[in-house]
Amino acid sequence: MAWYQQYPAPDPGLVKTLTAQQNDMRQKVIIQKPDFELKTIAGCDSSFIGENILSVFVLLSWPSLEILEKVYHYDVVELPYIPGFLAFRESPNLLKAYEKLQTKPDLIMVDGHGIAHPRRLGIASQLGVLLNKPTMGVAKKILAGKYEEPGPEKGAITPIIHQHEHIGNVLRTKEKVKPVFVSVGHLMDLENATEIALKTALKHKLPEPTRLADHYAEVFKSDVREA
DNA sequence: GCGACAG
DNA sequence: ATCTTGTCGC
Repeated sequence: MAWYQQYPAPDPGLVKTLTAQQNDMRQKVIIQKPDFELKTIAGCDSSFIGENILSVFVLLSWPSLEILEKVYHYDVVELPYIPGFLAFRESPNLLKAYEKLQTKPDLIMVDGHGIAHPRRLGIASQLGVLLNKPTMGVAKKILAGKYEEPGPEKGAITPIIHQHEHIGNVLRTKEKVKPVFVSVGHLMDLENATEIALKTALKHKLPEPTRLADHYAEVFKSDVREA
């Protein structure tokens, strides 16, 4: 069910304001080859309980992918979900969870799109700019652009094209399973983002960083419900 | 003008 | 995202 069927129509004034903020922030996004040594990578995701949001960050070692830290922040959520403006709903709480990490990651893998967005500023990119940290996005569903279905074998890649721009890659992380959508968030390039997504996809469709963040979001949610 | 629409 | 039953496949 789409937003216009479950939420009252988004306030035009709000959408206009948020769009302006995105158009301004998108100018700060930097696409480049990684200029860091990848030793730790974090995955983040959020889950909801009514009007509250629970955001998680899981820190992993690279390339061993061992869990070094897992933190979360639980708070009230202010904005409704509006396609294209996901970052404004989840970023505030994600930033608070991020602050709880004892060690900051070299790269963050976000559950959602980076520049594979209508205005080139998905949540992965917005988070990267706000934190001035390398980020990449891995989404389960397409938001903007067109693509061809990649081959059935693990590692098969196909480009996401939007307005004549190559904004991301469709990547088959697991044989015979629906692919994921990879895009640059900030201070990264598509080639490395795609490679990292594939290398961290072990026995599941989702790469370990976001898969584990997703997993712990559910675990912590149970804890919160009991307390 | 008519759809489509991350999590 | 969340709700929510049974079912298919490794």
